[in-house]
Amino acid sequence: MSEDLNFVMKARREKLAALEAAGIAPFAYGFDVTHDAGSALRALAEGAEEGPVVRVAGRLVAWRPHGKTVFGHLADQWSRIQLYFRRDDLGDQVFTLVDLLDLGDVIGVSGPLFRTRTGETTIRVESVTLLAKSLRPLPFGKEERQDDRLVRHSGFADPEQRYRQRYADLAVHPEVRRRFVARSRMISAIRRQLDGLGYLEVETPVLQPQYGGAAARPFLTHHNTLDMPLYLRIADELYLKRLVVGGLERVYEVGHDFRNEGIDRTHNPEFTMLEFYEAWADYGVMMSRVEQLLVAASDAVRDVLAPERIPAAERSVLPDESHPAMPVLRPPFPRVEWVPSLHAAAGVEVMALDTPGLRGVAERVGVHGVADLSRPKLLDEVFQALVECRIEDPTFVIDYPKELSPLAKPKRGNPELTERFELFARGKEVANAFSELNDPIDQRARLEAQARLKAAGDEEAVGVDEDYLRAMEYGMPPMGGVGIGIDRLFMYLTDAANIRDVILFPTMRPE
RNA sequence: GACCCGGUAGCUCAGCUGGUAGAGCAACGGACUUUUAAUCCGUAGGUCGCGGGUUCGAGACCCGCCCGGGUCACCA
Repeated sequence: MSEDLNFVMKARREKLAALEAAGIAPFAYGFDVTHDAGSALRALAEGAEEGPVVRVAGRLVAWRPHGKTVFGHLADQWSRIQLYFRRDDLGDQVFTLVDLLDLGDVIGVSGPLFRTRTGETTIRVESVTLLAKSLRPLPFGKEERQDDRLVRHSGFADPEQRYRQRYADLAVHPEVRRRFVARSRMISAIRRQLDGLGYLEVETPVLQPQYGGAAARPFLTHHNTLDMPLYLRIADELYLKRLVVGGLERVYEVGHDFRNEGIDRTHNPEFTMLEFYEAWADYGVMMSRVEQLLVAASDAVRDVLAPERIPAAERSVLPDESHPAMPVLRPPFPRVEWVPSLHAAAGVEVMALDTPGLRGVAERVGVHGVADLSRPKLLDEVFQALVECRIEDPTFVIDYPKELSPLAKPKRGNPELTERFELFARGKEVANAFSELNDPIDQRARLEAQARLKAAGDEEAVGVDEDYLRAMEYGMPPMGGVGIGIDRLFMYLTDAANIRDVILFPTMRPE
């Protein structure tokens, strides 16, 4: 073991041994705190030179010994405060502990606040408790303050290591901690919003004997005792709708879906999906639900990340470049109809074209491999190329062609279309919703068509879920349903470029 | 899956047309009782992603592989 340790780690092991020899426990059970770093900073009154005694715990993130004194900085979740250790105040015995401290150690301190010559609020440490010895050096960079701006030098920059060792990324980067707090607050706000509308949060199976509700390749696993295959869900949809059949009229679920497909900057094999279903509502009602929800989500994110809302003590530890550009949402969002917007963008009646003509249009707008694509797929690709990817501000695209939307009810007054909308922003899909199909005869026909595709080798097609059809045959209330990809929504609200930046532990190959 | 870029000390990086591996920070020893990228003196620290090949000699050149980042494709 010890030959695996580099020299830095060896030095820390030696300090650990020295601490134990001195009777100092290197790993504590707890510490009574009176303040966090931010409230301690505020406890020294403006202009005052001396303040109350505070007890603060955190991690040593800076360490500047000067002979018989040491200056350091102690960081907690939100902020940091300077520590001043003075041999004459602490005594030789306590100072031996101070001499054995390292960058990264978790400690608790107690002492009065004072203001240094340069004006920085500081704890004059009177007692130190080691809470956890850091035996492995954290990749701290150095920080410099330039005209009130925080500039990092030689920081922890390798994206691979930051994703693999998120704990280290979080430990040395307060702005990363803050980003994930914002994500959590966003999800809480969404729950509050739905709870306030009388929705019930439910949990449906992740392990499913039959997957459905979307088109994707699933993960397959096996249950030993039942000796049967089980799939990780690709969507929550079919179970949530069963609950509406059962009389739970407003239900939602926030959870992980799993899709066995590629990994790139907008795809992770497991991702967080919100789905909610509301009996008696159609897609028009669901549009206003989505607007309300997005405003609540955006406000929650802004509360954590908008620089003007961050207390000064917390803002001072964030590099300027870590403040994301956040969109301002102003509902009602514009609505554009699928067919007219496509025709306007294409300058031709695309829907009237035969399939070869459609291929020509698709080729012209840069769609690849048009020869292999079905008509619905071609339509979708052309729409994506001409309309979707140009939508900047949140916009509902409504009334999709029937051939594109096998799960949506036909549009009242125009059976060629469906009552479906998708919300787009920055060229990306944020929400997808329907007036849900509740006709079991129609549903069976569509599922059987899917099953034929699956039998023909389409790995994304789903089979006939007889249990789901049985539920629908009992009578399924009309309902609106919405799916929102939480990771993508948070990416949009925080201007993130890579889904890995919004997932704490993204899927990686093993080291 | 295709293409481009990258992998060198704990961290951030340099290393020229091939000639025995470098810096800053971190670490260790010393000086320093209000510093803040502390400063000053000294020391130590490396399987140059892995495996082959070319060569008198490879971190560098060639082939294969692994890992990551980016772009594109796929993901109705």
